Parts: sequence; C-alpha cells; structure tokens
Amino acid sequence: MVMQGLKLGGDVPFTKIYLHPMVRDAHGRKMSKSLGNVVDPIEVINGISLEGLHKRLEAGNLDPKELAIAIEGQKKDFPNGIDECGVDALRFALVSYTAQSDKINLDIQRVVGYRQWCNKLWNAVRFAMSKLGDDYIPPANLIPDVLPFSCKWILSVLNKTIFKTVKSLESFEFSQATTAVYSWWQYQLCDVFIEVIKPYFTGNDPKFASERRFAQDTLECERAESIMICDYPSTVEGWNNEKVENDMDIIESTVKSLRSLAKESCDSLRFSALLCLNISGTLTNEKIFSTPVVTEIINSHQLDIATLANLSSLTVITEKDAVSSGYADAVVNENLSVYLEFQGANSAEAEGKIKKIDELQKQIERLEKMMNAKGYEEKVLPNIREKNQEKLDSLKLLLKEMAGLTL
RNA sequence: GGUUUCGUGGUGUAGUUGGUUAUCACGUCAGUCUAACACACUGAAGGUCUCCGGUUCGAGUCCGGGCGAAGCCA
Repeated sequence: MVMQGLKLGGDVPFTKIYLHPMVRDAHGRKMSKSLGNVVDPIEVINGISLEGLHKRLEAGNLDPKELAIAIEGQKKDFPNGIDECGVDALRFALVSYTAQSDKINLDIQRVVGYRQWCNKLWNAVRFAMSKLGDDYIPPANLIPDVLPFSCKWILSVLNKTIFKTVKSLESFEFSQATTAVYSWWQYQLCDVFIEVIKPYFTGNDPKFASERRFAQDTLECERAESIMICDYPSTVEGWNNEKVENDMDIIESTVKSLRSLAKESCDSLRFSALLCLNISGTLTNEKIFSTPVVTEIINSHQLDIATLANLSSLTVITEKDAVSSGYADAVVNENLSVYLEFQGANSAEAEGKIKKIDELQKQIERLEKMMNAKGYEEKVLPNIREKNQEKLDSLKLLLKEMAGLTL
C-alpha cells in the first residue's frame, strides 16, 4: 500500500501503523481448524449453539479423524455454545485486550462480561431519559459553580476521564483508554452519581426542586445528536474541582465503613431477631462521630451518605457526646468514626476489628523499621521522608482510635 | 546448539523513571428482587509477585544464576 501510494498518488497513505497482537484461544493456543478452537467473530456477535459450532466444522473439508478431535475441543471449550455478545462488547473486549503486548488470549467469558456492562450502560441511559422526560428544556449553558455537590463532582471526574482517555488513545495505550471509560461509567456514574441523585426525583418533592433541575442539566449536558456523527469529547475548562473530589473521597470511605459494618452486624442478627433482616426499611439509628476537620464535609453531605449507605437515619455528633452502648463501631480515618446501632451479639464484628488492628500494627512496624535503618536520614530524599513520616503519623493515630474503640 | 520474550491471588491480567495498604475482570462464598439494571446491587475470602543470590536506606519494579513456558534462527 505504501509503495502503491507513492507510485500512484506520490504520497504515503498513512504514517502510523498499529500492529496488534495475534488473537489466540483462551488457553493461548493458535486458532486452528483441526483443534476446533477457531472463534469466528460473527459467532461471538450473534451467538451460536454447540450444535451450530459442530455444523460449521462438518461443512468444512476436515479429515474425519481431525473432525472428531475438533468436535471434542469445541465441547470442552464451549459446552453451552457462545452467548450472543454483540458488536460493541466484542470490539471493547478486543481493544482492552491490547494491554497484553504479545498475544490476545480471547476468553469468551470476558466478552460476555463486557456485554453485561453494555447492558448496564443502556440501563443507565434509560434511567437518565426517564428523569429528563419530554418537557425538559436544556439550559443555554451549564455553570458548574452553582451546581450541587454531586453534579460538580461527576463533571470533575468526567473531565479527568476524558483527559485520560484522549491521552491514552494518542499514545496507543488503548487498553488504558478502555479502563478509564469503564471505570467512570461503572464506579462513578452508576454506583455513585445515579444513586445520589435518586432522592431528588422521588415524588417531585418541592424541597429538591433546584437539585432536580440541576441534576437534569448535568445528565443532559454532554448529549449529542448521534454518536455516529459527534466529535469525540474533549475536556471542559472549569469542570475540574479538586476540593469536591477530596470531599467525595471522604464520603465514599465513610460509606464503605458503614456498609461493611451493616453487613457484619446483620450476620449476627440473623440468629437473634428476624424482623431486622430488612436493612433498607427500618434498621434503626446510625450515628457518625467526627472532629471539626471533617464535620463540615459530613454535615453538608448527610443526605448523600445516608443514600449511599442505605441508612434510615443519621446523626452527626462530636467527640464530647457520649455514645451509648449498643453500637457497632468502625474507624474511617484519624478523625472520623462511625457507629451503627445493632441488636444482638456482635462477635463477628469484634473479630474483624482485631484483625484490622493487627494489620495496622504490622504496617507501622514495617514502616518504622525502614525509617530507623542506618543511613535513612542521609540517603533518602527529603520529600520521600516527609511522606513516610506523614503516613506513619496517620497510621498511629488510626491505631489509637481503633484501640480506643475496642476498650 | 544460538537468541529473544515471559513466569504476579482459582483463571486471565495491570503495575509508568525502584518509595503501595500490589490493580482490574471473570470465578468463589455470604446477603439483598433497595426508587435504571438479578446480564443487578452490597459485603467477604483469596497473592508477598517462579526459586536462589546480589545492588540499595528501600525491589513485583535493577543485575547474575537455577527451574519452567513460548517464539525465532540454525
């Protein structure tokens, strides 16, 4: 093509060529007709039964002996045939597979995984459309500063994702691009943003009128006529917001602690009381305890925390307030602990805590050993030393908190 | 025989110039049909990064060797 291009057009047809790895079967074997491990893209896209796979082999001109081996191979690799995965899932899978530089061991299960994810995308879009409705009119432009916290956050992380994706594509690191896109949709849009804005839309509560409106504007803001003709997204100035992202990190770790606690307490509840099995409905009272540093963050995002952690109620208290017994506790960070009201025994929870304390101690020991080694002061770069010291301090504080709670 | 590449939880992988609490997907276990999604959600278990030695304050990450796998050339 290059020579032809030079001869006929006086110019090369392209300047960059990407050599992708060879596509092999899930076990790393070359695809071969006589092994029966050939995967036809069409069969992945449309799906095919085991019998269908056999039929394709029989229609070929294989030697009867080889045919038997190939059929056995198919039975082993695709006992239930191949599920219908669709074009998008197959393409996404192949692109993400390019991370493995020398070979692509195509595992249909992974393609199936991406199909399920595509299904999730479709559902997320369906959700968005249902919240926008027919009479919605988008604003002329979106002003990030006036948006609610969650909207600012999703735009900020979207911006980062766009940046990362474009950068990865430009540097031929295709799989990193797929990871970035996947993570944003899955862990930020679906898991957090959609969940957090749900309360705004329940029963057209006038209390949330503006939030509702802003959430709609946010959902709408990157909408294009058709994906076939629109430009690839590019970063938007003013969307980045480090403060909001940091706050969300704290909220997310708080939620994680609460969810984990709820699970542990629930397990022990199973034996004592059946009526509390339903966490969502009326699991009683949950409390969050904090020092002034994070109080503001927690206070202003109580609804978000309660929504994400599925709490029926949430009270913020300070260090001075006494916590009555009957609460399971966990430490989020040096200045934030959470308490969850439980009923019945909580032995499982105590066990988990002892394990955590143990791990913490080991980490501290390891770090201290390193920092006390001879030559540490002279040879280690100052910024690294500072980082280590910071880490050590926070670990120690954390340990103190945890130990305090156990006593 | 020569040479190259690779060896990370059950499986497949990520890991930028050495400074992690080692990433993700599938699988496994437990719970939930919680206002888009059971093709879902939530939680948990599971690796000290093939082995030995070296360099370094510090190595999955650098060097040497052993074992193992794959490719290329004879």
